[in-house]
Amino acid sequence: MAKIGDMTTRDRILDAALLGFGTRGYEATALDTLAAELGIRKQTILYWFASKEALLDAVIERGAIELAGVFEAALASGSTGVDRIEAVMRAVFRYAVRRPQLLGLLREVERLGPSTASDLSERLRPMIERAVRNVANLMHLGVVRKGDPRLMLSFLYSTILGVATDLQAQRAFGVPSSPAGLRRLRRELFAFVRAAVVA
Amino acid sequence: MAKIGDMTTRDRILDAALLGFGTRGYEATALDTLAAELGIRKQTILYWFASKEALLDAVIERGAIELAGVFEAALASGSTGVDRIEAVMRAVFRYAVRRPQLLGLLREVERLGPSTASDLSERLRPMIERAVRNVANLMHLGVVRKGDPRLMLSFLYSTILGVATDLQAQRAFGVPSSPAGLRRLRRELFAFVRAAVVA
DNA sequence: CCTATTGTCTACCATTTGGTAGGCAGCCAC
DNA sequence: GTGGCTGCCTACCAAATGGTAGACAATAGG
Repeated sequence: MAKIGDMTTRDRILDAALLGFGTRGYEATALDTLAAELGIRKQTILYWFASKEALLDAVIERGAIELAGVFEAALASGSTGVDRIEAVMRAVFRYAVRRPQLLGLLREVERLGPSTASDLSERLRPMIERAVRNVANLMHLGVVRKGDPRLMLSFLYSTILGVATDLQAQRAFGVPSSPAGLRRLRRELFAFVRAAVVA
Repeated sequence: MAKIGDMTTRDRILDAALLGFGTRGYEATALDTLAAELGIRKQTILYWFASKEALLDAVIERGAIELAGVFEAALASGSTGVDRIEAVMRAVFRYAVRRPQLLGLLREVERLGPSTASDLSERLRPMIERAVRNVANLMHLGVVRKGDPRLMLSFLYSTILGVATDLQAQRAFGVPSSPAGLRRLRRELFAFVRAAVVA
């Protein structure tokens, strides 16, 4: 596995594919374009990944692992109650700012639907189920507004993913995001979410 | 303008294009596929619309007008305060349930970016500015939680668009949405939003 | 009845795209 | 050094895609 600039060709392809699929979309990203961006030939991509769909699967695979890691780390911080929810969102937000592509890919995969071989939602199910139990418990304790925990999580997911996607879109189209603006966005987003969630 | 089954060919094309672009995506929807779905030839589409992009523009144009109408009608109902916000969301929700494709298109256009000739966000700007002034006023009156009205609207937009997209995706992939489930979804969504918004 | 217009179709075309076949340089084990 | 393996490349290809050119039937107007 040759290294170029201290990074595997395979990983460089995965990075470019993540960016391309996440921002331009799967169908709109040609293997030739990806290769050109990397300064290699398309056939090199097809050497590392059997097909375009296999490449997508690999990108999703790596993304899922990375995202799961972010979640785990946030949960390990040991906060409780609503702070626990916020800790997770804070982690996701920080991650979204640093690597907006993955959130874009999440949305893209959502659109492509379950036809994708490596079904992302299936891979994330354990995480989701855990979160549902967590939220249900918080509702029971009277810390979180009562309701269907699954729906509440879905709303939280939509909100934060929407914001992240917006961020990514603006960035992709050249609108700069100043640190101050970002801080403000984060502050208001968390206030919004907290108000929506607390009992 | 010939009519087939009491509907213009042009309008039938627009409908099919809306559905296709909104669910499968712009690039992933071939003119041939669209034509096949309509039982016509691709050239008939190109007779009514100069190019694929012109077709997209027309779909957006019609969608923007329709959406603006929904907003206007909701605002004309004459409610005030937070109820006014909820009235708009209720109207959008009802619309999203009846025609989920348009919301899907909204997201798709968002992804395609401002490169699209007929810039949707530009066409909706008056509506947005009006909403911003409205929310700012409600904040000033102490009815709505204080903050940046633009950001709050952006969060609301993300949440409801996310939910609508989810709905559309599930429907597109065959998951039925029972009336009871929909009512529950609506109830909880509005509770969520209301909690997030009220001061 | 003729002519012009309208709406749709058949016949092509150039380009793009994902993918196959196979060559070739470098490196490593022996 | 030589045989095989690894990583990347050149040369193609078949299918799909957006689009052009132009034929043809129906309809409407005078």
